[in-house]
Amino acid sequence: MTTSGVDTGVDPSRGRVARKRDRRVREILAVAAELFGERGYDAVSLEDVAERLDVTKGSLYYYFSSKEQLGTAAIETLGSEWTDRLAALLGTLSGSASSRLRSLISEHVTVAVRDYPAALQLFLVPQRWPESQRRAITTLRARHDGLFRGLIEEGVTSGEFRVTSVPTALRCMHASMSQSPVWFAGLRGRRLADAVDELTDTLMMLVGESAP
Amino acid sequence: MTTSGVDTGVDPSRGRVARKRDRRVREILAVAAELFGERGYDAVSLEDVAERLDVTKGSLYYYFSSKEQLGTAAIETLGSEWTDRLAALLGTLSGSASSRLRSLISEHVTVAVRDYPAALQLFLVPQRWPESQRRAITTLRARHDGLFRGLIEEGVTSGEFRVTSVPTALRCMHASMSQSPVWFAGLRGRRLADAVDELTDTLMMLVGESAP
Amino acid sequence: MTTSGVDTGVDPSRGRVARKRDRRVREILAVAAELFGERGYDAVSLEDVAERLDVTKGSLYYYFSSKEQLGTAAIETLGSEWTDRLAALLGTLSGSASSRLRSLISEHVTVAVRDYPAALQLFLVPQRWPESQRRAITTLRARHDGLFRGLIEEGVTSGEFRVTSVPTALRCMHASMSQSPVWFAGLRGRRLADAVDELTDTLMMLVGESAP
Amino acid sequence: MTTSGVDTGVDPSRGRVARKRDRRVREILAVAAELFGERGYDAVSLEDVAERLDVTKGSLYYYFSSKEQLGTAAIETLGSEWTDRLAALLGTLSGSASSRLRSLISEHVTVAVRDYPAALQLFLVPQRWPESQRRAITTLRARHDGLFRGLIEEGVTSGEFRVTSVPTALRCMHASMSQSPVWFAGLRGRRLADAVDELTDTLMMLVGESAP
DNA sequence: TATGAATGAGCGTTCATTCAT
DNA sequence: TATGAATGAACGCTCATTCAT
Repeated sequence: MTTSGVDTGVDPSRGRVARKRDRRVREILAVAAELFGERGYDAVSLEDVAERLDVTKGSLYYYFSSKEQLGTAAIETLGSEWTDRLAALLGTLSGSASSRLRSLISEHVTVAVRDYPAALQLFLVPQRWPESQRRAITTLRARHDGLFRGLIEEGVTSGEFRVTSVPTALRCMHASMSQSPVWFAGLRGRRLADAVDELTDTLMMLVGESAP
Repeated sequence: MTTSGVDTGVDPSRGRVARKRDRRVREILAVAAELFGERGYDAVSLEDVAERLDVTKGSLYYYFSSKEQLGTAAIETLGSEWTDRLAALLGTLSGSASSRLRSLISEHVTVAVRDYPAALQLFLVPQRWPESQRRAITTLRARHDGLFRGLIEEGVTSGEFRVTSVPTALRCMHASMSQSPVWFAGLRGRRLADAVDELTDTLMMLVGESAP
Repeated sequence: MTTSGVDTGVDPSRGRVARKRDRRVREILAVAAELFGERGYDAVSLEDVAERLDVTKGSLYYYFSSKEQLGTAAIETLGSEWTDRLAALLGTLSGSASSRLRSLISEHVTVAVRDYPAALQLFLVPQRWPESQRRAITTLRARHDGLFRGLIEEGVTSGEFRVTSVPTALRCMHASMSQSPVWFAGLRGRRLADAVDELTDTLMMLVGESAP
Repeated sequence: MTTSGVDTGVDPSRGRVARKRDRRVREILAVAAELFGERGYDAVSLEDVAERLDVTKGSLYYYFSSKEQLGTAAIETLGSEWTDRLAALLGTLSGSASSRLRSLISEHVTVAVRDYPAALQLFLVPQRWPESQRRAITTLRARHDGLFRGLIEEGVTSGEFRVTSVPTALRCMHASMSQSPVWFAGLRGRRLADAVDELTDTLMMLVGESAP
């Protein structure tokens, strides 16, 4: 799953030292992802990352061999964590494809806005990342898309959904959900929930559900 | 309409010299918009812009007082040109709100992919632009959105369209259309036309049209 | 008298065209001297000079071959004009060396503060000028110093003055008079006259006059 | 006493590392002061400073956040060091105001010429320094002037000195002493001592001592 | 492991200078 | 004569990267 050469999972079978290192790596990645999401790759310096971690710039090189690799690893970690979360949710859902898709969209947007305030930007415009990161992004998106695609295809097959084309509907959904943190920035509680509901209702129209 | 202090229109009433300058300014803006769109503001250096114009960095300062101003002017010019074009098209259209919206979306995407390969990215993530540019972007988007909003509201009023909420439908449309150059990069002719049709059909579902 | 290769005097025997050129040259020099005096050589750009003259930068090169030459010519013109003025004044004076020196100092400071607000700075720190200008400055200072030195030597010979050493007294006088525009900046009328009197009285002590 | 935000004193209570840093800071400041004094703020580039220190430009930013801050710190350090030295000397002196003033002037000039070859220029034309530095200069001059002013006022009160006005006499003294490194550049040993004596004798005339 | 220090390439910007018109 | 345009070198500054300790 990881292609960056950096092991980001905490493997309990390795020694105490190695586990500590793993934890440190994850701390760094969390901070880096947050910053890259907030300001974009170019606008974040390693100094920024180091400062928020309260270490010196040089220390980062003990864990990552370059800014680029840090970027790649941050995307991978964040993205796979997220996708894992959505996959887990999906596993717990039952009912019609429609109700499950609705839950998936709703959860996705809520988490994005609330927990990873800007992280989706990472996936929006892959052109803006150095070549090496794009592969990682592409891989992640494939897995992420798979969750939605599976549901949509299921709904189409069962006749629940009507779409012009699955990939196109998927793309439009993804584009909109990725923008949602920009749209909903600052909303919380009831206001956020309402906004998410409205967006969910709208996106369900892409698979043929009519407006409520 | 322009707030950057740079005159970007070619005013034929001014002398030959002034017209030549205007032309040069527009050349520069076209190149700058292209590059900013391709790679994002931060990742484009003035050296890059200058090189593609086959001049030296310093020359750009004869026309623009800073990179920031160049960025703002590029956005404004490109955006207003585009919106003018869409507005003109809209003026020539008649028929149902549905058929007119369909034409507008189709035209919008086709032009984006073919004529301004990457420019829509300019509007996608305003957070990544310096403060000064964001105002310009916001103004432009308002005008651009107005074209679509007017049509959608008309259709809603007449009962042709059904939406969850006009602003939300608008946002999803915009997000998708902005991504289209990324999706359709490289497509031409028949292939492009088909892709655009499919996207248009899909987006029309956001206002309640059912999948064909 | 001029070593810069630029003729700065208006020679009436040359044609109308040449006279016009001479006038233009003097205009430029006046503006340049003013600016150099105000801000220092380095802090003044040719753009600044051109702007205040309402011409373009390039035009200046029709009259001066470089910024350095413009600087040299400005110093020379200003300095020789000034020295001429003081020499003329000295010619009209009679009476004791003491009363004549007093008048010379007083006039010098008054003119400096009022007419050439910052020009004396030009002569203060020759190290800060490029090599070529220093020669011009040195030549001017020699002439300028000559006026004061002659008077002081006369007074010393006649027993009116008592000095430790003529060159040293001269240097201290010059240093003080050159700073006076800084000290008296903003003073006018009565206030200025009083300040000048006080400075004159003080400087006369350098040749043995006792405090009043 | 320092307002630049850069600690310039070597505090022995801080760790070895911090002391080393302090030493480096002082090295840089010494070089910077020397260069700024020689050529003026504008004419000195950070490249110049770095070269004389045999490091690269960028390294300076590890110690100072801008050229301006480096300039301010250089002035403050140099100026306060100097004034401390003069104040210490003054503390050791006894005898008449006249003999003490004579010693102070003599020491001041000798140190200026020998130890800080060009530093006094820093204080001569505050107009040429950016705004932020001027405050630092003004503060320092006040303290420095205080030493001389106290002595002169004492002598005036006791009837030893006769002056036209204390501030004016002070100004002339300062102007002359500041120029002395220019006048005496290159002199050493006997020659310098003689020149300093002559200057001292001359400046003492400003407080009513008669020429020897 | 982590730090402080240094490097060097690159960036945005300024400006003296040149030149075709 | 004068202008508009362009150049190229330099400047202040930033930052990813390296390395001795």
